[in-house]
Amino acid sequence: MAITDSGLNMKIATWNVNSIKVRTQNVLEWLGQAQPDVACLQEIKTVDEGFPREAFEEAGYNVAVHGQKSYNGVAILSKLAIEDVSARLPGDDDDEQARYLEVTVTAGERAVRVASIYLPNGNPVDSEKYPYKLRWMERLRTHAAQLLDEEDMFVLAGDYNVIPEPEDVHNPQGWSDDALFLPQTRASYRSLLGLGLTDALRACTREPAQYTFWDYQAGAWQKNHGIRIDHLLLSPQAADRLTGSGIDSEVRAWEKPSDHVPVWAELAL
DNA sequence: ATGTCGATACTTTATCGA
Repeated sequence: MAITDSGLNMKIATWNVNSIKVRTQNVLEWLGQAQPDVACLQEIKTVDEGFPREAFEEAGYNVAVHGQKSYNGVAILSKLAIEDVSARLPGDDDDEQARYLEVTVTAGERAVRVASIYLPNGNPVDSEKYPYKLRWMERLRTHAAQLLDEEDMFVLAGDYNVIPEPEDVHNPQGWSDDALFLPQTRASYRSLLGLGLTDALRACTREPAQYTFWDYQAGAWQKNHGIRIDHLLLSPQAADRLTGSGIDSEVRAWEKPSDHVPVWAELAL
């Protein structure tokens, strides 16, 4: 099928904000500079009623929120209309953690399904948290396979808590026993990509050390001791339209920063 | 160097999660 060009660009970003209440001003400042059409947020750390919806509506964004008290919580901001909101990652009706939100955004005739993902951290590895992470990844893979069957454009964006390759961490040996870099974690992530998804950043650059997270501790930012764990995975229909991807790392040097920075991908629709 | 943040319950500080 020939790819036609509607002349519309769509910039989709993801950012783990580590508390939306603390980070509202930083997010507004970044939205003004980066001008994403869609922004997927993670770790908002509040219930829906605590989300500063009005501040983002005044900035021109529609808002979808799936919050939770104290921990987790995801949201999607969109300059475009939001439809068909779902906060459910299938596969475990007993999962109470707010880690997944999926919407459709529409630009003229074009519709893109976008998910904001906060994949479980999984540490410590010898606790129940690690098998939960692996089960969650398996649920995500099953769901992604279902979405792929529909052959539409979609983008799964978020904090995956997965370091894909050794070049995505400053000291691979130091992370060898961590839930973010264990062989089983990386294998599960590869099997997700293997369904036919494209890592937007890696489609645009093979440069090592493209980090998206620097720990608050031990001067990690100043020493550039980072890891790449925030990703945008594109369906084939979206990957065909990818024109660029990048990391807004300067945001990490702002006052009161999140420990993550925004990552974005641009599609020519 | 267990070195930093943020949320919460209940404190004038501790616990958990990351």
